[in-house]
Amino acid sequence: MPTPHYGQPRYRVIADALRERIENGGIPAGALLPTESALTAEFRAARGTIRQAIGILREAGWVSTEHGRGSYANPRPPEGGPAESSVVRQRQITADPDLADLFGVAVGTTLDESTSITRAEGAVRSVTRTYQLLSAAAQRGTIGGD
Amino acid sequence: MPTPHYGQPRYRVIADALRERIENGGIPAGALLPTESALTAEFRAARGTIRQAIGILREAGWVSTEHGRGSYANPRPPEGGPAESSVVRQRQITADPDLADLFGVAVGTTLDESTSITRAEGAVRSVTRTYQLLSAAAQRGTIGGD
DNA sequence: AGAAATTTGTCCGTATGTATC
DNA sequence: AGATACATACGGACAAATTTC
Repeated sequence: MPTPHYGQPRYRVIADALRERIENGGIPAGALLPTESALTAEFRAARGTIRQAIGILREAGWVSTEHGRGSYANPRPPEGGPAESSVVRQRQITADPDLADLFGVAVGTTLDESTSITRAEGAVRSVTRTYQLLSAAAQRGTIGGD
Repeated sequence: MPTPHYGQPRYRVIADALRERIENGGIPAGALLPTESALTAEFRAARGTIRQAIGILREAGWVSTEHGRGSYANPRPPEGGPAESSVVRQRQITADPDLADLFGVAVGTTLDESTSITRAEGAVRSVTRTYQLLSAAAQRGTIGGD
């Protein structure tokens, strides 16, 4: 029987398990990850699910994949690199006079605010806030609720 | 006989076709894309392949997807034209609790604030504020901390 | 407010193409 | 050339969010 949980997607759980294994040395840097078949057996998941999990790790820089060979654990996980930036918060705010003036809209107009930080060697180097006018799609819920 | 070509994966071809449709207005900004079912019929591809294609577009910022609703074309494709950004103001501010927390410093610490706007086709597309800690030299004499 | 229909999200199992060893 | 492993693609099933009735 397949496993129909939903709270946390299987591929994310598996990605997390693998990430932890890399972090604590279970999979040494530079070593090949277990083969797809091995992971399929171990996690009782389909290949597609395993591949999705590995895709997450690849995206996040934990592993590198080579066609026909396998996926290697990277020696330098995301941290300690030159400068990593990550979004820490996204929300909607209303334009203060300052922002309203810059955008040329009315004060109180809803804006998208994205806050990201850039880290280098563990320390926060800069905080960047980017404001954008809402997309048309997102505007739906902001005006004229029925 | 599934799995015909390889030179260009199906999902990439489909993603390209959809992207072009958004670019030339076939799918207006803010409008919903055809449903996954409709696209499977149109491109004669499996749903997974369609989802892969849409995933590419989402990754690239062309579309946004909402569970139970659909995927709609974004009004801000990745740089529709020459986007110029210019710094409009630079000043020093004191860290509010929010910024202080992100930087890991005390509230009231002096920060450098740089505000820049990005324009495209005359309109202000985004306002970006970057905060940075002052250099150690500049710190002296700015606040009362000893 | 509740049920049904729609639509996207997740997962499975399988088959086949392509690259590497 | 064969074995191994990743990449692509198909089809089906059920879960969850949204909309519609």
